[in-house]
Amino acid sequence: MYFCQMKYSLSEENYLKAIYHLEKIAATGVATNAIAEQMETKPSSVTDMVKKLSEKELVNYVKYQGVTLTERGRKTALTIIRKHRLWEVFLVDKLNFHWDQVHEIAEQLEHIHSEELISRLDKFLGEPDFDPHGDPIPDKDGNIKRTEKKLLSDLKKNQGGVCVGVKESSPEFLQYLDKKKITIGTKIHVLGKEFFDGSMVIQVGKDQSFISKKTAENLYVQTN
Amino acid sequence: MYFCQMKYSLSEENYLKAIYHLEKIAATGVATNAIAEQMETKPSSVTDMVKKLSEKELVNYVKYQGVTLTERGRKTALTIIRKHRLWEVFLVDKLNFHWDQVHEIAEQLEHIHSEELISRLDKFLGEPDFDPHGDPIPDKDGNIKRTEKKLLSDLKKNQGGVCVGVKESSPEFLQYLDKKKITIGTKIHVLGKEFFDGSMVIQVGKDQSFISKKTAENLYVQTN
DNA sequence: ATTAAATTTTAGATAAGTCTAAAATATTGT
DNA sequence: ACAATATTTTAGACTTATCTAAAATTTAAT
Repeated sequence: MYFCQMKYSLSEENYLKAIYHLEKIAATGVATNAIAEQMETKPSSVTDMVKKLSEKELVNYVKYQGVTLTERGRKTALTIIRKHRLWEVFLVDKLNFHWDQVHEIAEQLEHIHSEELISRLDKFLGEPDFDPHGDPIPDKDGNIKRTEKKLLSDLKKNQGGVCVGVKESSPEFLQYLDKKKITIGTKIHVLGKEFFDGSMVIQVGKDQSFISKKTAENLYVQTN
Repeated sequence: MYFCQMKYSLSEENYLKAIYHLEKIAATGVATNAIAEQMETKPSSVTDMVKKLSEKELVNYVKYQGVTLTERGRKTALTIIRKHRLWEVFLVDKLNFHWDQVHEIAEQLEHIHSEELISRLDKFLGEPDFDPHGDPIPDKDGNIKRTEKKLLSDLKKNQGGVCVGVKESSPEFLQYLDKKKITIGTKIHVLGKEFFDGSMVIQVGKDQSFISKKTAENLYVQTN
């Protein structure tokens, strides 16, 4: 059986990506409204597109019961995510963009159709395993290198680890982390944790820093 | 007056590019049919689009009299061509693509919208003046570095020059040139020129080579 | 100069993707 | 259980870009 190297439309690709991300959160099938919110579109548009994706066997869809990706849909979503993250590495490592500037451009670049291009880009970048935000880059078959990582908010006093990623990656949050001198690879040690609001005092390099619960809940660390 | 950093659709950009290239050939306004052929579409579609471009003041259009680019249309076309050619340099210089493989991918990449991206890419590539086919890369203001170049077919016996570009850049032609060991920068000397069919015997490095009139008419050389 | 041929435009249709408003179904609260 | 609410789907309209077929205009030929 040939590997169907079908090309999908911009819109179809964006839906697949959105459904992929939502599926990781939702226990059950992904809700129409959830997709609509993620895609900044209307539920009725989602229903239409979901039907189309269903006909192409990219999603399983039963009326009123949300959608899940088929194996093919998941593979397709992963190749798009792979492209997105590889381009982000390119933008940061080669063009010296800052990690808070690359998302929008990568959103465009991820839709360039050429397997050869991505294969060569991957080699050019040194076959990286993670993007600039610490998110894993799937290999060409869609396999993701899983790492043991936890949220900084789950660490207890006196535990420490290395920052390996961010859960939220909005420019605002990333710029805030810059001010706090935190980036991927930064060593963090929990000096104190406040019970009533979950805020923390942490050691970052030689400096101490105060961070809120919200911040700690959006930072991934790998414990030693 | 602000420089209107308007974004145009994929289709609009492709039409502008096509019209730009046709305008260089056509003495008068570019014909609807000519655009249709270039774009592999129907004349009626061209009329529709041309009206739209005219409303956006990107082309001058008078019914039945063809189109010309406005200053704004020309500038826009040149930024797209700039992007196309810079990406071609990237593909060849950095990703080691061959010069006959890059056109199709660059056709996609040229539509990525980000001034910052192109500015950084330009720097990353060393601000090249020519793409892998020897075509000049416009600067960010649309200025093209013009070089004195002529067609190889215009050289006389015993004249020589350096190959600086190709007029046609189809994969077939480029692969043929590879077989003949001709690429950008290759020194060529005309050893003989046949009167009745325009064919030539040329010196390429240490070897002699026979080339047809058609080939000679698609190779640009810079004479010393 | 007038007819024939080629080119160009118009009119109406189609497809993809979106929207609004209304109908259908599911979920929740009491 | 069943009414109230929330979610989802349908139906029909709109936009962009395309097409076919027919009408209008220009160009070429005798």
